[in-house]
Amino acid sequence: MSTIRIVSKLAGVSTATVSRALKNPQLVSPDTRQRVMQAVQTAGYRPNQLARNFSSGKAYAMVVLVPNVANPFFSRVIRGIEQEAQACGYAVLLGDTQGSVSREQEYARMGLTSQADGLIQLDSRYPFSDEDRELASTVPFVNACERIAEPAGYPVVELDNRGAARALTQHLLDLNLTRLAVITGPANSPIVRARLAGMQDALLAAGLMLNPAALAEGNFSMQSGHDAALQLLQQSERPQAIFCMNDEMAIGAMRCLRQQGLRIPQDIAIAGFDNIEYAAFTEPGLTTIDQPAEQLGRQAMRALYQLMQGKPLAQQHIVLPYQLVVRDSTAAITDKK
Amino acid sequence: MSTIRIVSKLAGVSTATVSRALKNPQLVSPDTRQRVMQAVQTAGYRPNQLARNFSSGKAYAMVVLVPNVANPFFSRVIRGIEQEAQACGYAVLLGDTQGSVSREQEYARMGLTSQADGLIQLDSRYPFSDEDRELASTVPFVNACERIAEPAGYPVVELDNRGAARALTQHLLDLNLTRLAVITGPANSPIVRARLAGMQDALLAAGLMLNPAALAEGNFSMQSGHDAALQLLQQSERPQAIFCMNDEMAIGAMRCLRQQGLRIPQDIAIAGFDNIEYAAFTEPGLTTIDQPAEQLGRQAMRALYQLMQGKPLAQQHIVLPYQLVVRDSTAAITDKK
DNA sequence: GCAGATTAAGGTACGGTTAACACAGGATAA
DNA sequence: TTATCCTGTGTTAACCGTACCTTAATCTGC
Repeated sequence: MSTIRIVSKLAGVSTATVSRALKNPQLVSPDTRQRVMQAVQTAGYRPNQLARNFSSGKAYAMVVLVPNVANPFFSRVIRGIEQEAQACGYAVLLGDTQGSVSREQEYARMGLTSQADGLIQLDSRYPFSDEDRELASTVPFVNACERIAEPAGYPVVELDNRGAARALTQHLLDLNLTRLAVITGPANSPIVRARLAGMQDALLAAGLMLNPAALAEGNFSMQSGHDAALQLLQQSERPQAIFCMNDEMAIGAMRCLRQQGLRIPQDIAIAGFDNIEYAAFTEPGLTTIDQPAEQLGRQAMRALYQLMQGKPLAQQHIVLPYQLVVRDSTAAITDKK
Repeated sequence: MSTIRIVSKLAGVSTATVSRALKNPQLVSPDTRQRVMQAVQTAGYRPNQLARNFSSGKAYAMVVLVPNVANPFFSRVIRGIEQEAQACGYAVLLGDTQGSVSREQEYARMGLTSQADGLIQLDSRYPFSDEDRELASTVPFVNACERIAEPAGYPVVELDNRGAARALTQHLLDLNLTRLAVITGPANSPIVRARLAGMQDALLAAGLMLNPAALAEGNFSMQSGHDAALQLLQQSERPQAIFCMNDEMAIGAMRCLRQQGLRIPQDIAIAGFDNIEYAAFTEPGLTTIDQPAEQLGRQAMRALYQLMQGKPLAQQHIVLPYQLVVRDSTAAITDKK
């Protein structure tokens, strides 16, 4: 590996001049620049990024903490982060926590050891450990998708979860579906609470209440959606529609309903949340809330970039708009049972 | 940020002793160790990883080149890589190339600038540029899932694609489905060629030939599967079964068939490849080839680790076993049209 | 009691790049 | 002519941890 010294010898200049010729060409004379470039060519020189990082004290890398890369929603967010990061000259260190606190801490530590300049968290862990607090006060940090608590106290980029759930619920009510059930994610998750609140908003406005028995808890996996649907069907009165808090649980629920011989949407309507790619390819197509996943990622990265530059954020809380996507899985129920 | 020097002052020892106390505790006396640890505590000292990396000339990071993180198969492979990497003490730099050569090169360059110690490539690009050649000869490199050419000339971890396609085709033939169609990926992809060869193996053994008109090219996306299926249905004789070279195209094809009023598998059978999570939740469940995606990732990372340690590889070509997963999307056709 | 071995700890060069500072020589203005 | 400024380039220190080389002290065995 050739170094800047070798190049400087070759070009008959000092190392500083080589450095300048490469990073601030306007500072050296055209003649010297030419010679340096020539020497760089001959030596096959590439500045050692490790040395640059060390010298500047920056890693030009940031960590993305995600519970599961294989989750199609998260992986889209990551794509957005990655694109923006590349544009900012930052590398993305993947931190798949697999829901484990110790793994999460191991990755978070990268922020404290200068291995990463910042951190985007996609899942929400609660409460903070002492080390987390140290981290949060030292290392630029942005939460995307899942605000951890309210008020957050740190930058958050998220969807208007409450509004989205309200709109989706309203859509169901507009179809005259009033006996609603819901498959939630983990009860302690803030987005679950926000979406539940949105749902209540719409129900209350219509003079309705959510039957506590019509609430089943899942964990955002397809299997859990399947199981939760089964549980809901055991109610004395079958719900007219099930609102699932993500598309995967909706897909699981659809599978369950089919296996029970129920037609969608004639017997029971289904709605999801996220608008993952598959939602357009289920049979019938899945009504859902479109989350601009890539956008979420981009915005989070842009905010983090600001912080890493030492600049203050214009707004601590960025809320992105949702969009209701109506497909065939929701419609007024045709034959009353 | 406190440094090793600050700690050494605090403990009244030299920096070397602090370093030893932390990395080789058995080399310092219990007494000194105690004092050093105390000082580390008080100072809140953490060794600067950037300095370590620089000093050792290693980044303790590797790049994963992937055409699209949001692809559920790749993201599972990445999960496997990530797990193994963490176990090896390596960080994973995400390189989503989005199919762009320039992005791929930008990430590959990380290997040449010591920002990464190695590289795993999940997609297959061809041919190599000069820079790639320099890279390949300098930076440890493993290809996973998609061998680029035959013989490879570099380490490859992959599934027995040919055998898997043969087994899946045999399964269809065993169901008395002889009029087969296939939806492939891009024709120049080596895995597509391998799978096609496996299909031919089974057909030839049964004294059959693949009708060239029964071959449609997709790009591994659901939409392309949908479109390809439409194209295949326009043949004079409707195929009895469609073998799709990944599950997503199969899902797209299923959607298409449904929209055409065809029943699966009664009118037409469908098979996929990969066994992504969704394959178990389609209606009907999708018959497919299970690729041990996480395993692929782990093995690739393990091989790369060997290379990064400067050790030779026991085998250049690691072939993982497939498994045929039969679900309801394939069955003997009941009513002949 | 002494040579030689062992253990504990200190001192410091090294790695590659760049920022800060220094300096020389030429141009400009008074 | 001289003071001032500018341009282009060189010199050097700093970034931080580690590994190597010493040194000092203690121990072992004869």
